[in-house]
Amino acid sequence: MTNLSVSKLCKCLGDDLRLSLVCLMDVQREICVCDLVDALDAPQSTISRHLAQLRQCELVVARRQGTWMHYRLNPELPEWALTVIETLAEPARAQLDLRTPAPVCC
Amino acid sequence: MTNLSVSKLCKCLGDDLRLSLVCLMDVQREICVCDLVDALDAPQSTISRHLAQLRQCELVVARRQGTWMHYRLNPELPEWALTVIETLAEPARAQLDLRTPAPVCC
DNA sequence: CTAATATATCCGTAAATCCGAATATACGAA
DNA sequence: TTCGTATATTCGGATTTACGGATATATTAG
Repeated sequence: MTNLSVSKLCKCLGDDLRLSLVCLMDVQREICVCDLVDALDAPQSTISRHLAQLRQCELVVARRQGTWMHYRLNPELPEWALTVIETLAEPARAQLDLRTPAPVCC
Repeated sequence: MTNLSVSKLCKCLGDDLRLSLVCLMDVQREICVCDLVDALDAPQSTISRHLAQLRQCELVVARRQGTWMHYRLNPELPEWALTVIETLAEPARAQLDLRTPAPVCC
Protein backbone atom coordinates (compact mmCIF):
# COMPACT_ATOMS: atom_id res chain seq x y z
CA MET A 1 0.00 0.00 0.00
CA THR A 2 1.29 3.41 -0.89
CA ASN A 3 0.95 6.26 1.53
CA LEU A 4 -0.71 8.44 -1.05
CA SER A 5 -2.76 11.29 0.35
CA VAL A 6 -6.08 12.27 -1.13
CA SER A 7 -5.02 15.81 -1.92
CA LYS A 8 -1.80 14.61 -3.55
CA LEU A 9 -3.71 12.25 -5.80
CA CYS A 10 -6.06 15.05 -6.76
CA LYS A 11 -3.22 17.45 -7.40
CA CYS A 12 -1.69 14.89 -9.74
CA LEU A 13 -4.94 14.48 -11.61
CA GLY A 14 -5.56 18.22 -11.63
CA ASP A 15 -3.47 18.84 -14.71
CA ASP A 16 -4.63 17.94 -18.20
CA LEU A 17 -1.37 16.38 -19.22
CA ARG A 18 -0.98 14.22 -16.13
CA LEU A 19 -4.63 13.25 -16.29
CA SER A 20 -4.08 12.17 -19.88
CA LEU A 21 -1.09 10.07 -18.88
CA VAL A 22 -3.06 8.33 -16.17
CA CYS A 23 -5.99 7.71 -18.50
CA LEU A 24 -3.73 6.17 -21.11
CA MET A 25 -2.22 3.86 -18.52
CA ASP A 26 -5.67 2.96 -17.33
CA VAL A 27 -6.70 1.59 -20.72
CA GLN A 28 -3.39 0.20 -21.82
CA ARG A 29 -2.29 -1.44 -18.60
CA GLU A 30 1.30 -0.74 -19.66
CA ILE A 31 2.66 1.83 -22.07
CA CYS A 32 6.08 3.13 -22.95
CA VAL A 33 7.20 6.72 -22.96
CA CYS A 34 7.57 7.04 -26.70
CA ASP A 35 3.94 6.03 -27.17
CA LEU A 36 2.90 8.57 -24.57
CA VAL A 37 4.91 11.28 -26.33
CA ASP A 38 3.35 10.22 -29.59
CA ALA A 39 -0.20 10.17 -28.24
CA LEU A 40 -0.07 13.52 -26.49
CA ASP A 41 2.22 15.43 -28.76
CA ALA A 42 4.05 17.38 -26.12
CA PRO A 43 7.82 17.75 -25.87
CA GLN A 44 9.53 14.67 -24.51
CA SER A 45 10.99 16.57 -21.59
CA THR A 46 7.56 17.74 -20.55
CA ILE A 47 6.13 14.22 -20.62
CA SER A 48 9.10 12.88 -18.72
CA ARG A 49 8.86 15.57 -16.09
CA HIS A 50 5.21 14.82 -15.43
CA LEU A 51 5.91 11.10 -15.34
CA ALA A 52 8.55 11.73 -12.71
CA GLN A 53 5.99 13.58 -10.67
CA LEU A 54 3.52 10.72 -10.93
CA ARG A 55 6.27 8.31 -9.93
CA GLN A 56 7.22 10.38 -6.95
CA CYS A 57 3.64 10.35 -5.72
CA GLU A 58 3.70 6.58 -6.22
CA LEU A 59 0.77 6.81 -8.55
CA VAL A 60 2.62 4.92 -11.27
CA VAL A 61 5.56 2.56 -11.47
CA ALA A 62 8.09 2.04 -14.25
CA ARG A 63 9.76 -1.01 -15.64
CA ARG A 64 12.84 -0.81 -17.79
CA GLN A 65 13.20 -2.98 -20.85
CA GLY A 66 16.41 -2.14 -22.62
CA THR A 67 16.30 1.53 -23.44
CA TRP A 68 12.52 1.67 -23.11
CA MET A 69 10.62 2.47 -19.99
CA HIS A 70 7.17 1.00 -19.52
CA TYR A 71 4.81 2.77 -17.21
CA ARG A 72 1.68 1.50 -15.53
CA LEU A 73 -0.54 2.43 -12.63
CA ASN A 74 0.95 1.36 -9.33
CA PRO A 75 -0.69 -2.01 -8.59
CA GLU A 76 -0.54 -1.23 -4.88
CA LEU A 77 -2.73 1.83 -5.01
CA PRO A 78 -5.29 1.98 -2.21
CA GLU A 79 -8.82 0.96 -3.09
CA TRP A 80 -10.22 4.51 -3.02
CA ALA A 81 -7.57 5.77 -5.42
CA LEU A 82 -8.37 3.06 -7.94
CA THR A 83 -12.06 3.80 -7.65
CA VAL A 84 -11.43 7.48 -8.30
CA ILE A 85 -9.30 6.77 -11.34
CA GLU A 86 -11.82 4.31 -12.73
CA THR A 87 -14.60 6.82 -12.20
CA LEU A 88 -12.78 9.67 -13.86
CA ALA A 89 -11.17 7.83 -16.73
CA GLU A 90 -14.16 7.75 -19.02
CA PRO A 91 -15.35 11.37 -18.73
CA ALA A 92 -11.73 12.47 -18.87
CA ARG A 93 -11.09 10.59 -22.10
CA ALA A 94 -14.11 12.24 -23.63
CA GLN A 95 -13.14 15.71 -22.44
CA LEU A 96 -9.51 15.39 -23.43
CA ASP A 97 -10.33 13.73 -26.71
CA LEU A 98 -7.99 10.82 -26.04
CA ARG A 99 -7.86 7.95 -28.43
CA THR A 100 -6.39 4.60 -27.56
CA PRO A 101 -2.99 5.10 -29.13
CA ALA A 102 -1.67 2.66 -31.67
CA PRO A 103 1.56 1.32 -30.21
CA VAL A 104 4.41 2.90 -32.14
CA CYS A 105 7.42 1.18 -30.65
CA CYS A 106 7.97 -1.99 -28.63
CA MET B 1 -25.70 19.86 -15.11
CA THR B 2 -22.59 21.87 -14.63
CA ASN B 3 -19.89 21.91 -17.24
CA LEU B 4 -17.23 20.94 -14.75
CA SER B 5 -14.12 19.41 -16.23
CA VAL B 6 -12.38 16.47 -14.64
CA SER B 7 -9.09 18.29 -14.21
CA LYS B 8 -10.81 21.32 -12.71
CA LEU B 9 -12.57 19.17 -10.15
CA CYS B 10 -9.29 17.51 -9.27
CA LYS B 11 -7.50 20.82 -9.01
CA CYS B 12 -10.15 22.00 -6.57
CA LEU B 13 -9.74 18.87 -4.47
CA GLY B 14 -5.96 19.03 -4.71
CA ASP B 15 -5.60 21.44 -1.85
CA ASP B 16 -6.01 20.41 1.78
CA LEU B 17 -8.14 23.35 2.72
CA ARG B 18 -10.54 23.05 -0.21
CA LEU B 19 -10.70 19.31 0.26
CA SER B 20 -11.63 19.90 3.89
CA LEU B 21 -14.36 22.32 2.89
CA VAL B 22 -15.84 19.84 0.46
CA CYS B 23 -15.68 17.03 3.03
CA LEU B 24 -17.47 19.12 5.60
CA MET B 25 -20.21 19.93 3.11
CA ASP B 26 -20.44 16.28 2.22
CA VAL B 27 -21.33 15.26 5.78
CA GLN B 28 -23.29 18.30 6.77
CA ARG B 29 -25.32 18.79 3.62
CA GLU B 30 -25.34 22.50 4.41
CA ILE B 31 -22.96 24.52 6.52
CA CYS B 32 -22.37 28.19 7.09
CA VAL B 33 -19.09 30.03 6.73
CA CYS B 34 -18.59 30.74 10.40
CA ASP B 35 -18.79 27.02 11.18
CA LEU B 36 -16.27 26.32 8.45
CA VAL B 37 -13.94 28.96 9.85
CA ASP B 38 -14.42 27.48 13.29
CA ALA B 39 -13.81 23.91 12.15
CA LEU B 40 -10.70 24.56 10.12
CA ASP B 41 -9.15 27.36 12.05
CA ALA B 42 -7.82 29.34 9.18
CA PRO B 43 -8.28 33.09 8.70
CA GLN B 44 -11.72 34.02 7.50
CA SER B 45 -10.38 35.64 4.36
CA THR B 46 -8.60 32.45 3.42
CA ILE B 47 -11.72 30.34 3.85
CA SER B 48 -13.78 32.83 1.91
CA ARG B 49 -11.28 32.95 -0.91
CA HIS B 50 -11.30 29.17 -1.31
CA LEU B 51 -15.08 29.09 -1.12
CA ALA B 52 -15.20 31.60 -3.94
CA GLN B 53 -13.01 29.32 -6.00
CA LEU B 54 -15.24 26.33 -5.35
CA ARG B 55 -18.24 28.44 -6.29
CA GLN B 56 -16.62 29.58 -9.49
CA CYS B 57 -15.98 25.98 -10.51
CA GLU B 58 -19.64 25.30 -9.69
CA LEU B 59 -18.63 22.65 -7.21
CA VAL B 60 -20.68 24.30 -4.49
CA VAL B 61 -23.58 26.71 -4.25
CA ALA B 62 -24.43 29.26 -1.60
CA ARG B 63 -27.66 30.38 -0.06
CA ARG B 64 -27.97 33.57 1.89
CA GLN B 65 -29.96 33.68 5.10
CA GLY B 66 -29.72 37.09 6.64
CA THR B 67 -26.06 37.83 7.19
CA TRP B 68 -25.14 34.16 7.02
CA MET B 69 -24.15 32.25 3.95
CA HIS B 70 -24.90 28.57 3.79
CA TYR B 71 -22.84 26.46 1.48
CA ARG B 72 -23.52 23.02 0.08
CA LEU B 73 -22.37 20.80 -2.73
CA ASN B 74 -23.93 21.77 -6.02
CA PRO B 75 -26.91 19.45 -6.39
CA GLU B 76 -26.42 19.46 -10.15
CA LEU B 77 -22.99 17.94 -10.13
CA PRO B 78 -22.51 15.27 -12.76
CA GLU B 79 -22.70 11.68 -11.58
CA TRP B 80 -18.96 11.04 -11.87
CA ALA B 81 -18.12 14.06 -9.75
CA LEU B 82 -20.43 12.93 -6.97
CA THR B 83 -18.96 9.45 -7.07
CA VAL B 84 -15.47 10.86 -6.76
CA ILE B 85 -16.40 13.05 -3.83
CA GLU B 86 -18.18 10.20 -2.08
CA THR B 87 -15.19 7.94 -2.62
CA LEU B 88 -12.68 10.44 -1.33
CA ALA B 89 -14.61 11.85 1.58
CA GLU B 90 -13.92 9.09 4.06
CA PRO B 91 -10.17 8.66 3.54
CA ALA B 92 -9.82 12.42 3.35
CA ARG B 93 -11.58 12.92 6.67
CA ALA B 94 -9.24 10.44 8.26
CA GLN B 95 -6.13 11.99 6.73
CA LEU B 96 -7.12 15.54 7.50
CA ASP B 97 -8.36 14.67 10.97
CA LEU B 98 -11.71 16.30 10.39
CA ARG B 99 -14.36 16.00 12.99
CA THR B 100 -17.99 16.70 12.34
CA PRO B 101 -18.12 20.25 13.64
CA ALA B 102 -20.59 21.23 16.29
CA PRO B 103 -22.67 24.02 14.72
CA VAL B 104 -21.59 27.26 16.32
CA CYS B 105 -24.03 29.65 14.81
CA CYS B 106 -27.34 29.35 12.98
C1' DC C 1 -29.70 57.07 10.53
C1' DT C 2 -25.65 54.20 13.30
C1' DA C 3 -23.62 50.06 15.15
C1' DA C 4 -22.57 45.40 14.94
C1' DT C 5 -21.99 41.07 12.75
C1' DA C 6 -21.00 37.96 8.76
C1' DT C 7 -18.88 37.48 4.65
C1' DA C 8 -16.40 38.96 0.38
C1' DT C 9 -12.88 41.23 -2.02
C1' DC C 10 -8.46 43.77 -2.62
C1' DC C 11 -3.66 43.91 -2.77
C1' DG C 12 1.25 43.19 -2.18
C1' DT C 13 4.23 39.47 -1.34
C1' DA C 14 5.90 34.78 -1.13
C1' DA C 15 5.89 30.30 -2.88
C1' DA C 16 4.73 26.80 -6.04
C1' DT C 17 4.17 25.26 -10.66
C1' DC C 18 4.90 24.89 -15.47
C1' DC C 19 7.47 25.17 -19.69
C1' DG C 20 10.84 23.47 -23.11
C1' DA C 21 15.53 23.79 -24.89
C1' DA C 22 19.73 22.03 -23.58
C1' DT C 23 22.18 18.64 -21.44
C1' DA C 24 22.99 14.33 -19.05
C1' DT C 25 22.33 9.44 -18.42
C1' DA C 26 21.36 4.61 -19.54
C1' DC C 27 21.42 1.03 -22.56
C1' DG C 28 22.17 -1.92 -26.85
C1' DA C 29 24.59 -2.59 -31.10
C1' DA C 30 28.59 -2.67 -33.76
C1' DT D 1 35.20 1.82 -27.43
C1' DT D 2 31.92 4.72 -30.11
C1' DC D 3 27.39 5.68 -31.93
C1' DG D 4 22.50 6.03 -31.77
C1' DT D 5 18.25 5.77 -29.47
C1' DA D 6 15.22 6.35 -25.37
C1' DT D 7 14.52 8.64 -21.36
C1' DA D 8 15.70 11.70 -17.38
C1' DT D 9 17.28 15.88 -15.36
C1' DT D 10 18.74 20.67 -15.19
C1' DC D 11 17.91 25.46 -15.46
C1' DG D 12 16.13 30.14 -16.06
C1' DG D 13 12.16 32.46 -16.77
C1' DA D 14 7.10 33.00 -17.10
C1' DT D 15 2.79 32.18 -15.02
C1' DT D 16 -0.18 30.73 -11.42
C1' DT D 17 -1.45 30.12 -6.87
C1' DA D 18 -1.67 30.88 -1.90
C1' DC D 19 -1.46 33.86 1.96
C1' DG D 20 -3.61 37.06 5.31
C1' DG D 21 -4.19 41.82 6.90
C1' DA D 22 -6.86 45.53 5.59
C1' DT D 23 -10.85 47.02 3.67
C1' DA D 24 -15.40 46.80 1.47
C1' DT D 25 -20.09 45.09 1.28
C1' DA D 26 -24.42 43.24 2.93
C1' DT D 27 -27.73 42.62 6.27
C1' DT D 28 -30.11 43.07 10.75
C1' DA D 29 -31.00 45.49 15.07
C1' DG D 30 -31.82 49.53 17.52
